[in-house]
Amino acid sequence: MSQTVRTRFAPSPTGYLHVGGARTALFNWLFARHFGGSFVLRIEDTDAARNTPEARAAIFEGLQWLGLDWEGPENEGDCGPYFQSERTTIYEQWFQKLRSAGRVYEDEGAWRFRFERKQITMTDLVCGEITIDYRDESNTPDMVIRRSDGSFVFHFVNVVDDLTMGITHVIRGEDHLMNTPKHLQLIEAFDETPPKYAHIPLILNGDGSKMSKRDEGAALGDYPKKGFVPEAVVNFLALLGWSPKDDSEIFSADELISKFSLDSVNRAPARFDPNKCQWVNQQHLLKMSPEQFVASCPTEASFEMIASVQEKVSLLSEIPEAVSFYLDPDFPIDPAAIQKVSKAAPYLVELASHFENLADWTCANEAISATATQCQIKPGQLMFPLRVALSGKAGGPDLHTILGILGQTESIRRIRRLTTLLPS
RNA sequence: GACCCGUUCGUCUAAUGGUUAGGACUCCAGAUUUUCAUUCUGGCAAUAGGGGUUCGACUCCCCUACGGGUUGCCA
Repeated sequence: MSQTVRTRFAPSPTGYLHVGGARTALFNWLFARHFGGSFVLRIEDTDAARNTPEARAAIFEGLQWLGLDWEGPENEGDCGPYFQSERTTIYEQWFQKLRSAGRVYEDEGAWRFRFERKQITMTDLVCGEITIDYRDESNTPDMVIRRSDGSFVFHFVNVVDDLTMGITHVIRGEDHLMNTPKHLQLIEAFDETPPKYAHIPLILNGDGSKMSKRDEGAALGDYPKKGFVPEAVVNFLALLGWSPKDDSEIFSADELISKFSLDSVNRAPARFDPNKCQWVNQQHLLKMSPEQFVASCPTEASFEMIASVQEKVSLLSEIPEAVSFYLDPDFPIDPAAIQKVSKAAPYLVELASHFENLADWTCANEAISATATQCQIKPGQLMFPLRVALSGKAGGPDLHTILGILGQTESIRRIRRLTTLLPS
């Protein structure tokens, strides 16, 4: 691409960042980065009622969390202001262009843009060639671009901004597909060159319905709360409507940047699958170094404790529960687990005394083997009751890791504690 | 209603006219791991329906059905 690529994400502040919007931002970002271009963030805050600091913050925080760096608010480039509310003099100038060209007329105090009555053919980078008929005025009435209160409507400001900000590629949701001929007409009236357009499919709920604010997975701000890591969400979102065309599925952001292409974006809407999103998150947790993993989850537990559950959780939010048995001397013991080890009391008693006589705690392994031999059972039959004694659960971290973290005295205490709960 | 886009396992998707229609998530069954998890192997499961074109169609064309979008002095 000879021209420097400039993409943009142009959300309006609504109080939260929708995953669909987040994915639109991601595709724009990936595309720009792929070609070494810029990704512009423009805030469409013409609706004063919803334009609160909190609403704007939701957008910034969401994109920051995902790691999508932008040119725009808080990171100014040469094409500001990046808030539409601060660009009215620009709109005024561009409105005059249409006025002197005779393309607008007044209608009950508002100004309408006069469409050319012809067929409009556009070439969409995702959808291909599409022709819309503007010859019939009753189907496509001239659109209002300036309200009777003097403010400008979306279609007008959106186009003027894209033009004045030097946007080369407009990647947006498919809900804008039918707006594009309107925008093309405007650009033609300005005698400007249009950007390239790419309309990406929408994200739907699991049942195929439209995703609204309260639906599961809809608000990006919920993802960190639920224990997702940003690189996993980026990965999962990229897979919704785009495919690398091979069997790979887990990527870093850098890998996505190098693989991403609009050619391989789908046309059909994608449904949100919480299961797979969580699996992708687990894969990313597994890929982290123990240091990264521990750092991403602030809890009171020690490094060893947290690191020991890295392979056991698929969400960061599961960690506190997963390590709780280490910290609570009177941790609850799962009744179902007790049931399964109800006959193990004699073995545990034997194991406790072996442990007690152990001079070197790092040799706990041998003590387990020795006890098993003495009791004429397989080591595996001893491991499970020991696990229940130490953690109160049927599953959990590696047994030897647990023994090491708890230490000799506490391990023995916990074994004795369980035996008192079992029939002897 | 009109116009536009779409439709491959339940879900995300691969297969640019020739494959036993592949992979992944979920679920189930095994294996490995002295325990747990990871991992591995296997299984269930799809071209919306009907017409064409073609030696041959998931792929191209038409019709129907279904889904989504647009049709604002919202963005």
